[in-house]
Amino acid sequence: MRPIEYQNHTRIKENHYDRAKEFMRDYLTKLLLQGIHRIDYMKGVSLPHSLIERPKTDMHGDYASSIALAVARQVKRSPQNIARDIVAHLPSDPKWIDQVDIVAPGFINFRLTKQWLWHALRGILEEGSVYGRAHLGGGKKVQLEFVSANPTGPLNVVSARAAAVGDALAHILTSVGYRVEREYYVNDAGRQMDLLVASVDAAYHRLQGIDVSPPEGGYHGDYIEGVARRILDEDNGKYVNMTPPERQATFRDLVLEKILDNQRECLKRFRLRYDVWFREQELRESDALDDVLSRLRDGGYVYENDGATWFRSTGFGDEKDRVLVTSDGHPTYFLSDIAYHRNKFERGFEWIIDLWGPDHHGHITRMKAAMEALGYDPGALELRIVQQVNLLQAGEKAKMSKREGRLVSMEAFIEEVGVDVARFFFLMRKTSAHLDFDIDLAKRQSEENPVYYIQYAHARICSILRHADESEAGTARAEDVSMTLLDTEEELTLVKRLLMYPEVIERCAASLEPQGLTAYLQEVASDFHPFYHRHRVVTENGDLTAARLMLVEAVKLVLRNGLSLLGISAPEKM
RNA sequence: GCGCCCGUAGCUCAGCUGGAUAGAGCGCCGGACUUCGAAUCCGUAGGUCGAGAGUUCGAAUCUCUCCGGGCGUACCA
Repeated sequence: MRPIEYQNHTRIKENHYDRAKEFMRDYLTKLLLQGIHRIDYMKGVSLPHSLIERPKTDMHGDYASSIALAVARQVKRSPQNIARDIVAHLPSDPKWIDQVDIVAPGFINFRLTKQWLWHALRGILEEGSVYGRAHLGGGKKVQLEFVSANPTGPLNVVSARAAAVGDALAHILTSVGYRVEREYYVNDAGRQMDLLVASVDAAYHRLQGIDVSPPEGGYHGDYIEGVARRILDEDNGKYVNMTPPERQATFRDLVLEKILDNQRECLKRFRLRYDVWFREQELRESDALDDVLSRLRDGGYVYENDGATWFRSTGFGDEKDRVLVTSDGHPTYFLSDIAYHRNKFERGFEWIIDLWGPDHHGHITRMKAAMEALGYDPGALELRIVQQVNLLQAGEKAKMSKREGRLVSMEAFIEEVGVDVARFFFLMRKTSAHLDFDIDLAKRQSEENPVYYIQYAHARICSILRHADESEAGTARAEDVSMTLLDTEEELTLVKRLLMYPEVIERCAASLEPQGLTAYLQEVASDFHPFYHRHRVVTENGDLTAARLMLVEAVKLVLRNGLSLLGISAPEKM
């Protein structure tokens, strides 16, 4: 699989298809408006934002308008009559518009000519790996922060879901013209870190037969001992003789690096890369926390009570005020997080997207409040929750809760089901909804699950292309191929499906939900397979072969582009 | 208690800013390989969209109430 190059997204060449696509949407709207303006009783009527929609079934044409229904009340006429009047005044265009129908209760349905489909198919092939990109983002600088698990242990399955979603979103946003930077925030400061280090310290001693009791509320998992053992293996126990404060300070770095290494390795295995690993410690060492505190204080959003320092977030719709500095003088995670997000704004991002775990649900309001108090546009901060994952195994739910201590590590998980399957299953569901992941199902039905269905379509096409290559069929130059030979129902259906791709991407980008793309790719595959069964691509008929090869090439293109946005491989053989 | 998410086919879920006969996948049942890959295809069955009311020409979609599930609700991170 050849990855798509995302770098030059701002310079998408203008071509056939771009023009045609915009033309068709705008053009139909323009036609409608022309028709409308020629009708006396439509003068001064307020129209809806969008006049053209895409019908759910192609029984209702390629495009449709419900304008007559929308204005019926205003002009006090029946929708049917209005639709009739509009259509009667519509300029005709036999080249691209095949048919305009009026259907009860007043829809106007447009059916495009095959000429249009063939023309557009050529456009897809011309665009190649760039097909589906758009300019929506306008080069806007956006930061996407995701996973950002505490460095207190291995990544778990919720992290894996966030990883899949974040990576897909980064690809999607890039492809529609944003400049995306991926960031991982490392909470390497604060009390949890202290606890972690103390826990490893205890284990480190235990391994040498020295009884040191672990700290209260400390960490227990096997990985604690694993880290301790690795430190011990590397240093032959030389840290035992240090004073506890010395040792803790030394351990702090060692432990952190070991765990981060583990996390990075795991993410890498999931085919993930980050542009920036941001350390909380960096903020702590600078005066960022004090600075943010004094700025909030200057704004009058801070007060003291019971010895603690509070942020008046209730002024921004929060249900209660929040502590910034505890009564024993520790800055809270919240304060540090405010400083972090301020830092993001200061780095010049115009759009800041965080994917948070379900346990951070309650933090959204207060964080937005803090940014508003600091004078930033809370609308530029997008805080999304990646909902929890319920793992089902043997029909039982295994809750992914740290508190219950039942964690399935991300590493073990992707080892179990594979990267492609894991990613696809995570992206099949809306990010904001809880997800049931049946491991047995994913494995047992692995041969019939949707990932393979899509990948198989791709591999099958590659196989056809190989076959065509060997038999030296369809070697005509693209511009000499007559697309008009693609005239069966299956072929036209496929072309129409391929033409929806840019809209799908745009919708995913707008909603920050990759889910629509997984569904779409399944549809492409399920349009392709029947086509394959009913029609031979490589035949004695050279012209037809050439045309079908082009169609099949376009299907392959869309599958590959789409899968690569999801971070899923498009194998040439399976 | 309050806040957020969710109740759609046996199961897991789509259904975009309200629209035309509510859709997929899986599972079940019955068929299709001398032809570019059967990890595929073809066909059948399956629904009072949790309940009720409201807004509208028109509601799975918007509003309210109720029922039922999940999560959150710290001077923790």
